[in-house]
Amino acid sequence: MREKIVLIDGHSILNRAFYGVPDLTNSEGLHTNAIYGFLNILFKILDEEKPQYLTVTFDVHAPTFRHEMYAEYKGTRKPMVEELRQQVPVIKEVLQAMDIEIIEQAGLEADDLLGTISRTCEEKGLDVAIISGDRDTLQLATEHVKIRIPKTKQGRTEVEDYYAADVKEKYGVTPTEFIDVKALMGDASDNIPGVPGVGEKTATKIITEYGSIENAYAHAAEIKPPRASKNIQEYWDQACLSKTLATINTHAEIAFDLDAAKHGNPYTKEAHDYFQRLQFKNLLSRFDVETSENEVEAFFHEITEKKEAEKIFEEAGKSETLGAALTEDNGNVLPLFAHPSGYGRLTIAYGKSKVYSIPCGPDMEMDYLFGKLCELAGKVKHFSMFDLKKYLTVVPDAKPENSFDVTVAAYLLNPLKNDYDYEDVAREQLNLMIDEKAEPMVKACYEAYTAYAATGILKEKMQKQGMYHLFTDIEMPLVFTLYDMEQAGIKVEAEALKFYGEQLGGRIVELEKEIYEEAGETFNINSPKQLGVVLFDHMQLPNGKKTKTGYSTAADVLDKLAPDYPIVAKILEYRQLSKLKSTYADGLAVYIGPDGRIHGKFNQTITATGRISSTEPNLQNIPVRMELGRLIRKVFVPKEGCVFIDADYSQIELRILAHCSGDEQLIQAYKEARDIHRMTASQVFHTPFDEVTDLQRRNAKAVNFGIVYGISSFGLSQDLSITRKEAAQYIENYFETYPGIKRFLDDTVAHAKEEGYVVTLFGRRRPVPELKSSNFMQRNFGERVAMNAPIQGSAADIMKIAMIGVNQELKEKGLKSKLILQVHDELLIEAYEDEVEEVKEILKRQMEEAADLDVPLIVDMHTGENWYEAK
DNA sequence: TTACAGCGG
DNA sequence: GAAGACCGCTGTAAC
Repeated sequence: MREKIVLIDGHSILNRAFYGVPDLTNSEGLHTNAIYGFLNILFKILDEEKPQYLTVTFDVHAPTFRHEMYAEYKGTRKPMVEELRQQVPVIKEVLQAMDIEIIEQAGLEADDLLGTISRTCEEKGLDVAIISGDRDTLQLATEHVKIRIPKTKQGRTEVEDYYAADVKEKYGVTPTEFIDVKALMGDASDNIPGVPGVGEKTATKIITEYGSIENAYAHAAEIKPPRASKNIQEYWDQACLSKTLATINTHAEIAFDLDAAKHGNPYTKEAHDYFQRLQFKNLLSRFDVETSENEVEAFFHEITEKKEAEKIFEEAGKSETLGAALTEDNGNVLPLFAHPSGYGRLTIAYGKSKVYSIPCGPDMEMDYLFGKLCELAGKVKHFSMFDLKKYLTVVPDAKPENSFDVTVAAYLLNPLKNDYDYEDVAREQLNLMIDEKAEPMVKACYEAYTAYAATGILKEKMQKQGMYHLFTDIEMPLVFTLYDMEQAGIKVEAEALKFYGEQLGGRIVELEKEIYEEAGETFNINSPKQLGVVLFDHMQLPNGKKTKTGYSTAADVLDKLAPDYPIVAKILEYRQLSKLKSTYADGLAVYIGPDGRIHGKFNQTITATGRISSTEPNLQNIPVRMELGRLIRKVFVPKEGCVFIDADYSQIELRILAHCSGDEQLIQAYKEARDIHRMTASQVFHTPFDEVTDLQRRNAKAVNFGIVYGISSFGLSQDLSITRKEAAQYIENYFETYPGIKRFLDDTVAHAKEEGYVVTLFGRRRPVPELKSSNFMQRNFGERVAMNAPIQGSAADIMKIAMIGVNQELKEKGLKSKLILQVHDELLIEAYEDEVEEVKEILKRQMEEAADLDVPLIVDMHTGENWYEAK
């Protein structure tokens, strides 16, 4: 049996992986797609080859050139893009951690390293497999040297294998002749000039016939296409240079030690740590044999004796930090003891070796365990759980002052992630991997333990970043406020909603018929694809924009066609109505509970900017702009004896911008309660204040919005249907009028580029990794985000403060009125008729005094018998 | 699951 | 010269 060595062309494979694997980023913002793809290929090769030796070669500094003189003559190659460049040192560290030999030698190309090592090993009697994405290496193939070229096709890597015979079969020439083919045809990517007028076909034909360029030159007169014949003679020097350039040096002076390349066990502890940091979950499974024994798991205990449990609760009550988890699994106790809440097990952790999981049972029913947890929640300094809001219904004694929601803390530290599960936090903060297939009891223990162990770490990180006050004073109290709001819910008239839906349905059927008639065919109007075909192919309407998959049928496109084509107007109406029916009429109805109310969810750990989001259903996008949609709000009603009070901030984001930028003019204007949009119009369009037209004011309003969104001339031109040039002029005028704003936005972007994040008035951070991207579009996006996030985020902070204040004061004063909805800059209260005046005073004061800015915060309020009237 | 469309701030 | 307003959620079609 011959021994085998695998040689990997590091940069070439990394490059392949980079372009073959979609962009991945770990939670630190490090790009990892090339590393991930590289490791996938590496493991695949190792599984297949099972080599005794393994080496990865790298160029010392990429890009380098085989022949410097030529590189200088031809100019330089493009520099490596940043996203790939940053991954190069990391893959080297990972390989080192896996005990894999890396060879790099200054002045030598990877090809020359591969060629030389390959030849040496073959002479020593080894089989060689060279892994490279570069077809140049095919010249190295022999009977014992196999060239393997990986290809990534739709997420799967397939490998093409070439021994010498395979090269001959596929290319019609031997590996040695392959060099001569290349010398003739050239290679632009390698800066090999070749012979003009000779492409792949001709080159192969010539070399198949004559074997080498030297022999071809000797018989130049006979060569078939006259152009090739002439050019080989005329460009003979260039052909020779090309051959030198194309030839891989197999006798380079390098120190290669076969013993050092011995391939051992790559699944080391260090490698495991790297894989965790890089968040390669599925690659980590390769380590499971080696790392399954985990120190913390040894301390996980299941407790079924009540006496023992009571001792533990007593001890736990004296601890400083208590992590807790409530889970559904009850260890299969009799259904008799199943609790209506669905929970069957309490797990607590209050020390590294103090992790106890207690299933409910005859002795300890779930209500008993809830009671104990409540007691503990009142005693310890940090009562820590994941997603605390979810459990407040069974742990009503928890208080904002000493509660620690791990999910919320993890969100504050990085609001860009999708999940903040205990698995994620354990991995990121504690460097702990949790087996997905673990027993429910073990998982519960991990959840409680992670809550316990991560609390101190997260707290310290928040303190370091100046966010701990945001956490304790805003986010934690808000958990409880949102819980109250969800519990309260909002009353919806189911009958009226149904009637509204039926009305829409009737009109939709009519429109459908008319549309089919005018189109001369039936089709699915809800399918943008089918609609595009009907309108722009069959009916030959002038088509504007296109999307990836076909014609755009978006409203702004159809709007332009509507005046000329009745069918388009009908489609627009159809779209509007079916949206209202499916999303709102039918969509909302399914959420009405037995109490006649909708209890939607308010999510605190979703948005990148700090806003709250609303789901199941989304109550933050109920129609209001169009009258027909707005009517839906009539079905949202206060309960018997109550009215709605709706309060919304007037232009809160622009006011925050005025405050943050310190722009004198804008601040003064707000202090004098002037019409900001009119004033902006007057300045930007050089028109006396009193002579500003409605159109000018509308445009100025759009500019003001644009500024908040991180203005661009393109975006503004789209919004206003004007040219880019005009939009750019507006913006220029705007910045001349308000130089403070220009300065503020520039400073904010500069800070973001420097630090990698932006920050709100109350210390909330948003990382902006896009600013480091090499992609123009991404970087521009990063700049807009940097300008917008502090403004939108500060507004969110202020609203949260107001919500907490309103909710608390209502409770403290013993009022029965309740805060029930938040829509970003608007609060809705269900107020008892005899409390209305007092509640209005509280609302206005709490909202307007939530923050002390250099400009006044103004709140507008309305009352009504339903949401339509109150808004 | 992804793309498109459309509702809100 | 590129492709774009910022932040969300839901429903439908089509893969």
